[in-house]
Amino acid sequence: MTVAARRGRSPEGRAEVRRDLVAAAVELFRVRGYEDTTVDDIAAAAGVGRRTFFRYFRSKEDAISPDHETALARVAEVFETAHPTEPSAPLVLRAGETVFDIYADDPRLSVDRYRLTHEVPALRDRESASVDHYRRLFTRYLRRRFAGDPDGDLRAAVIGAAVVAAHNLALRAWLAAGAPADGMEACRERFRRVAEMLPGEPAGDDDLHAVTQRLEQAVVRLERTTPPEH
Amino acid sequence: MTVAARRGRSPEGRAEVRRDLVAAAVELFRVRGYEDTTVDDIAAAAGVGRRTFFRYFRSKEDAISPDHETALARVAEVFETAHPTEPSAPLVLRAGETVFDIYADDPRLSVDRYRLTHEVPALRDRESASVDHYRRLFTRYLRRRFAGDPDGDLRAAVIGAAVVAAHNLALRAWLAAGAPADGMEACRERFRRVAEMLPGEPAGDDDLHAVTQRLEQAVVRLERTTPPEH
DNA sequence: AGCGTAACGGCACTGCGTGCCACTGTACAA
DNA sequence: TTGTACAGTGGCACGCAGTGCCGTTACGCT
Repeated sequence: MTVAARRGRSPEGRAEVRRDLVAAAVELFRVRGYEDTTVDDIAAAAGVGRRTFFRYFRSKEDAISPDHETALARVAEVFETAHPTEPSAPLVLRAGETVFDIYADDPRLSVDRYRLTHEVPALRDRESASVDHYRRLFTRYLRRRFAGDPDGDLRAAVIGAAVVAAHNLALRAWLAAGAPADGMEACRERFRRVAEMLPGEPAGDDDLHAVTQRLEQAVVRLERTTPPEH
Repeated sequence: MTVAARRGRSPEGRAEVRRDLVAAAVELFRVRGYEDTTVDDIAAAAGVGRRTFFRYFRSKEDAISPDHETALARVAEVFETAHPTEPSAPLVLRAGETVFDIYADDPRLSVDRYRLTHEVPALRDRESASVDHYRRLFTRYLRRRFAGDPDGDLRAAVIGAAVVAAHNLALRAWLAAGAPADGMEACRERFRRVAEMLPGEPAGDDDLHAVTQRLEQAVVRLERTTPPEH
């Protein structure tokens, strides 16, 4: 305990204890199962007291996704520092890329977490809640941006939900494949295709031009579409 | 206790006990707060033992949204009994309407639940998980329907998420207003507008016609759009 | 060297959720 | 009518998550 007491004093020490706790939790969950692992087990494996565990994580589930708040803040920063005239589509795409970066930072841990969250119902539901936090963040920003537009709230809700869903689809496919380093670009490209499915700018009084432009884009996309191979 | 023991015997008795428990839970949560209400309190208020509570509900949170599974099954039935040639857009709209029906069945209870789930973080996260179950259901069905299409999975994910998000937007606006009887139609209409934002059928080899049709629709929509009032 | 501070471990407590069991009212058979 | 199988109930005890409290201990600062 003397060692542990010393470890937590400096900021580096705290980070080390935190890493040990996450590693112990993930390993124990993987080997012994989530339900059959107690907080005592995790704390003991990391060499700290049970009470200390709860000083690092709010709950047992928290040990699995401890960076959620940080990731959320990073995405929020992307929105806040964006140039006001930047179109919405590339911006939400850029925000999504930020999340990819976080997951790609530690692929092994990401894969372990992915498997756990898709096997344990309790963690699965928690994951849903986390994803919904992202959805709300996207939607909140878009709602501000579309304020005053006809159906602005609806467009914000739809685009926010759609982007997050596409993001998860791409991310989970990559994780299910074991998060290969050479698969990340395909993941990102898959995500970007959502942009083609988003509803465009609302039709105002004077932008019939925009509508015809959308048609042109659609025709161009049509021409370069290769026929499906079946 | 003799009374309670008798109540639970017949199917009607079980339904009655169930209703009493839900009513007691909602009322206690509303008056005393969710965290400050124990399962003992709920059981005592309903006149049954604490152990019996857990025979009716899996958890304390379950007492708030006990019909989730039923509602999910009802929506699944809409998808399964749908005619194979029915277009996707009206079908997912119809599935959404089904959920409206369920909420409109007991507006008072729906409003109480809405307020609770938006004030208590634990219930809020649980609500996210529930909503995600709907999203998965929608997406699963659409994925089967789009199987083989280019970007079929992506379209399914996007449309499923978008429809559920729009549904929640409309539903929550109605609930936040106190679920007025004369506001339900506006709620439904608001939900239906999501159909205009959904990506159309994928551009194949021979459906340039569909694209031009979408343009025509867009122009028509443009013409009947009243200018925003700001 | 002395002192304030902050993180630690341990303890006790509340409350959720579950396994177990004895009890009781009900339905059905002898 | 009496006996019996059964299903739902309440109570008890237990494990575990999460929290408040407190004495202890190591580190930084003066």
